[in-house]
Amino acid sequence: MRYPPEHKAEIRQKILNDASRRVRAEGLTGAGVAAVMRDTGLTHGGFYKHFESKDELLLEALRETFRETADKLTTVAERSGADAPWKAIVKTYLSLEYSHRIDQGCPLPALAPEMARVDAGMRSQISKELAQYKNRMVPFMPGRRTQEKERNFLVIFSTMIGAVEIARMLPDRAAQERVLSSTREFLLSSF
Amino acid sequence: MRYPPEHKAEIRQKILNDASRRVRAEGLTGAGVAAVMRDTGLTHGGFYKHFESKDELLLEALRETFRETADKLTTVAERSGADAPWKAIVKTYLSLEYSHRIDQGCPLPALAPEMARVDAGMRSQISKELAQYKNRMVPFMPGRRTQEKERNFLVIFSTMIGAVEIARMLPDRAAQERVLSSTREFLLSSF
DNA sequence: TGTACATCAGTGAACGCGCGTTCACTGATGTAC
DNA sequence: TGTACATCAGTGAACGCGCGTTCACTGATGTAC
Repeated sequence: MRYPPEHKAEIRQKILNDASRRVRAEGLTGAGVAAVMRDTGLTHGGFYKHFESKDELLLEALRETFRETADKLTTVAERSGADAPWKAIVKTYLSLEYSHRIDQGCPLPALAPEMARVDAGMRSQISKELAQYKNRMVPFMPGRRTQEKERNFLVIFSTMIGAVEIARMLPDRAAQERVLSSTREFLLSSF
Repeated sequence: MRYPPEHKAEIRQKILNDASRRVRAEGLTGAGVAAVMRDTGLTHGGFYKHFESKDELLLEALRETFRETADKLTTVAERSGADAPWKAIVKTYLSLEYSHRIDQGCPLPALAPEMARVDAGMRSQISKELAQYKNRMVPFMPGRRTQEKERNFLVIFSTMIGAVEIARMLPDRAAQERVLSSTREFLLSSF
């Protein structure tokens, strides 16, 4: 069959959307070729008409997760109203709802340790994405000079990442909420 | 061959030690039966004379990593000298050396997201280990009442876990040291 | 306008590989008589 | 004291399974003449 000219780009994007959700929900090995193609409504053989390899899919999917998260948090910061932008980011990031939507959330609390373990080639490409993510968040951080904002980015995101991870390990909502609200209040009163 | 009576326990411990290093270095799927047995000097077939299943090995290995880390940090806290015990823990945990020894370090910055994704049965057993780890650390935390110490445990460990994970994603020592020292100084001046 | 051929996203069988697990077997030592 | 048998940690071939990847093929549409 022949397909309309935008068709191929649309399918590629569908595959990427699915993979970007799957890696966050199930880990770096969670976006298997067969599963991703099945979700897209195709069979696994067609995968290589859209991606050179599984690794290309993985890298592109991770890019997607970083970009999507930066978009989301940028929107939150810009619509913060009376709050300081960084406070709006902290409140969103450390909310129960956001921490529960693993497959749509920040890639860091979902995948940081796994991303630290990939081979050197991919790692250097991932750290470029991380740097870009940082650069988009730093302007919203508390502090006078850029150096101070960068320092506070590291502190605030370290704390949020760890908190979300611990919350996700805990069995009940009450315990999860305890971690999230403790760290939220701590951060909000620290700058 | 017949073996001396302590032989079996020794081999089991050897396998566990290797697996506990491998899971931290390579992730939850990193302690493969064949690899672990090869390291112990045996062939893979003998594995089931020591463990009922791969899952039993995994759980026992994780127990080992929690216990080992709690032991280590307890020692550090008890030998803190002029420092407050919690400050000694923070300084150790956020040192470049400790963060570099992934395979001997805290299981949380190595495996937290993966541990949050295992099936319900194992997850509940892991959260027991996490609770025990917490209970051993809480007495060293800053704060007057237990409730305050527990809150500060969550805040301090969230921050440290996130910081170590980010450090491990970064390509060079200078960037790693920046994350670790930023969060270290922040925590040390926060209580 | 009609015919022959090119294009190319998608199909599904097949591959090699590593994994956890099973199982018949080994062989040194302990025990029973 | 000697013989027959039991024990049991360890061996290594074999299994079924899922994975990423390859490849000959399909078939609707576009293009050349």
